[in-house]
Amino acid sequence: MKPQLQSLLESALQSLKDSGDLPSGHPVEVQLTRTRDKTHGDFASNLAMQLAKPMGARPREVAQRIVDRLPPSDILERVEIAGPGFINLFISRSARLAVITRILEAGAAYGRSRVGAGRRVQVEFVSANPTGPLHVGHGRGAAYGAAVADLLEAVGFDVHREYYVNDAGRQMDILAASVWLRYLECCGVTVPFPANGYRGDYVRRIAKTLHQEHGDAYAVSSAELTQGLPPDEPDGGDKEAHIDAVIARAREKLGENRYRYVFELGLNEILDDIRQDLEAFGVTYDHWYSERGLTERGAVNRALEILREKGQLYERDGALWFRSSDYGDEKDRVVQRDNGQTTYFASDIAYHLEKFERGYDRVIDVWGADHHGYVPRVQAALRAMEQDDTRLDVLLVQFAILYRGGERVQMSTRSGSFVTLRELRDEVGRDAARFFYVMRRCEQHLDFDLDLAKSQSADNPVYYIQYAHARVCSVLRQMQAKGLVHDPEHGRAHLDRLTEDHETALLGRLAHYPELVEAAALTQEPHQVANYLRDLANDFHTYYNAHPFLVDDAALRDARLNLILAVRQVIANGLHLLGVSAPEEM
RNA sequence: GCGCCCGUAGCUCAAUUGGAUAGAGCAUCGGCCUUCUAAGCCGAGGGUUGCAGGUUCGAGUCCUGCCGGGCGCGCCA
Repeated sequence: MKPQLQSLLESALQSLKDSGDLPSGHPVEVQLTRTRDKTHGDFASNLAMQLAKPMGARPREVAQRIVDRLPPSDILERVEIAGPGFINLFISRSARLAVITRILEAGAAYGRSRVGAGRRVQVEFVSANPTGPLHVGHGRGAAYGAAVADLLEAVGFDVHREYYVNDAGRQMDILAASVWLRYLECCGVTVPFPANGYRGDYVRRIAKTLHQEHGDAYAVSSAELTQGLPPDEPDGGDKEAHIDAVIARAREKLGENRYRYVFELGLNEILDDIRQDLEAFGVTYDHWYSERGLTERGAVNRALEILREKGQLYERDGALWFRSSDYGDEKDRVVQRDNGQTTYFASDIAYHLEKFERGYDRVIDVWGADHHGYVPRVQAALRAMEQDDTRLDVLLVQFAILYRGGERVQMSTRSGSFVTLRELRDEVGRDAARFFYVMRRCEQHLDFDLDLAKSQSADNPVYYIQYAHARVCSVLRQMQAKGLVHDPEHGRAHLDRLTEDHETALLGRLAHYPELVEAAALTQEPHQVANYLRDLANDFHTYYNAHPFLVDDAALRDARLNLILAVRQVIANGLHLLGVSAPEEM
């Protein structure tokens, strides 16, 4: 509906240009918005205010001239000029009613569009280190990233979902060492566990698996393990130096092959767990992108080589630095440490270069907000490699704070007592978790009320919306029980019987949906969908309470059934975009 | 100290991305089941949009400066 109105205004504009009233070479974008206040019509345009200056006339006069040039159309009931010069457009009843049939015919495709057609976009999200299970912080990135990807797909983009797996680097070595130490415990060897090791139960489970499969074959004595190690932090030493020495000892005692085996076991077990966890959360990927693979095929060196050729690298204190401060970063950054190892940042430069070389029109990274300081250096690297860094969008997701019984739930990675995403799903269910995570703008801190998410009451927005969907299904069941049959064609022929205010309100809401999906997709704001669904559900519940649907008058009954079926369809479509189910009964 | 994000009703948040009289939910108070699910609906009260300037036809939204909160500022990832 909106595009049709837009083209009406555009042709009025063209007519003004043709007659010389409007200076040409003055590009004007026709802005058309849905009104809040229905006395202002269904849509309003500020066009006249924008054109008042170039046309050298008062806004209301300009508005009148535009209105005079509007081509006749049967979707317009009337047009008014109001306030400082708004052009208010009132939609005709027939055009208003047409949305019902449009929805029923399009079904699951209603709301989808083509604005992004022909453009490829990559969305990288979650990308948590495979050193432990996902926790509730990752959950928000997962729900948000998935919703953004689905929204972009819904408006026609060719979307590629990717998880960047940090399967190289020191953290993974710490995991391997942690697994080995827990394994030694399984073998009856007493080991002091490093302050910096991974303490979660999942490490013990992996160790147990190793022990079951290989018995004591990977064991060493306590003395062999600890002899000559620098002291750990509790003993007055440096925990970093200590854990590094433990890793070196593991490599030495196990030999490279067996060390690799332990390393791989830890990685694969955890990655499988993450994959299953996300899948059960309704989040899937096109590709799991390995950091190690990046290094192995020389992509990191190649990226550094490009920077070197462009004179953007220099040596200092035995390390290799990138001149990121020349590109707006606060300071230069190390890409290769004095021990010869490339840094995480170096991998990320290579990864982003590859993303760009793969030819995406847009690259979206979803990161935790605590990584925001990282954005300028990635942009700097891209610019230094002569890539167009405006193609990159980094979306920063703020923390989610859990509340239970009005109290903040404490989380601590150190103690291993953090709340996992899986525990959250078990507690509140997938639907509530997915919905609550995207209810707020991503840059807004999220207060996640566990009690509310669990409650089966009207206070809980996800139940409120799902209930509206189930209620329509319930009406249909009731209809069958009464021996009635719905005739959609008959309903379609009598849509003009829908004259109640509640019905008009619903029609407007339903017609808005495609515009809303487009806006939510282009601004990466799935919370708009969540808010919309709540409003739509509210319109429906209000209507339900005010008017019976299964009336004796078959024409009215069928028309109303058409309307509520359309409501059901849009609720299902919207919930689907957010990864939430639309149950038929509750 | 520097940088990024946030500040809107008692609480949690919206506000069509610069539009007309700032809206929802919770909480509080008052109503509605002989009727398709009361997991619902209707009504009432509640605001100097942190403060002070500026930009313009028009500012919660953009700019500047303060105040308050969060995060970041490693040869960690």
